[in-house]
Amino acid sequence: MIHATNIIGNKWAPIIIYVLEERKLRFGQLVVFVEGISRKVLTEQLKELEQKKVVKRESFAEVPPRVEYSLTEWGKELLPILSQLCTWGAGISIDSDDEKNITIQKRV
Amino acid sequence: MIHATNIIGNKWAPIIIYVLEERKLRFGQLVVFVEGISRKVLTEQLKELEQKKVVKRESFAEVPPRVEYSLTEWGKELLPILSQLCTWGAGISIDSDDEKNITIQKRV
DNA sequence: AAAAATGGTAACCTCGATGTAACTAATGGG
DNA sequence: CCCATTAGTTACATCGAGGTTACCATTTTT
Repeated sequence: MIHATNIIGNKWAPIIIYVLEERKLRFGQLVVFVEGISRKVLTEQLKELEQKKVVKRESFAEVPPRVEYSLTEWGKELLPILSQLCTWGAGISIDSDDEKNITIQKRV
Repeated sequence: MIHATNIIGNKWAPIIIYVLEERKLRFGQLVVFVEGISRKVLTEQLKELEQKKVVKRESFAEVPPRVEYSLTEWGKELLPILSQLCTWGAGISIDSDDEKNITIQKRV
């Protein structure tokens, strides 16, 4: 678990993975799709995810340069889990009494 | 997903949830089981998880005081997901060529 | 000559998460 | 009277993730 949370336990990684899904995206597209991320942080995150074998990077020596990012097979295995996490997170927590704080008074 | 990662996306929350599993634990036991956590941070995390309805807190007005923590039903639903995440994280990433960086030279 | 497009990098700053150490309240035991 | 126990709290210090701004290299377009 420590390993898994090291990978997805930061602000942007889950979003990047979710956005990449089954397609290839260029750096510039990722900046747009991952709303709010700065270019610097996106660079860092992609580097980290690449090093951890979750993301694959393909660089084309053209002008202007082109770089495509996609998920590795291992990275794609994360998608259904993230999906579950998403469903769970959206679950309304029922406000039934037995879920609320209970303070039991007990004199001894 | 944002919601879910807000909950489990910090250093200790997943570990606390994993340790609590199906049992009730006292504050002092948690300090021991969650190795390396400080009492202050444990307090904060438990408060946060309680507020987010993942953890249930029962306080007994005894001396010395006794407080028991356990997962709510909603929190327990997280266990299988964390388990999957753990399995995934343990997966060896195959070093096959198609998972490595590819630099395609292409003159235009 | 200058701007536009692409994929970055470097220097710097901010802020929240985390850690440390000392302190509290209440009571029983020696 | 002093210590131990339990579950914290308070006042700091630190550390690293993330953000901001400016800049680079290369070629085509205006």
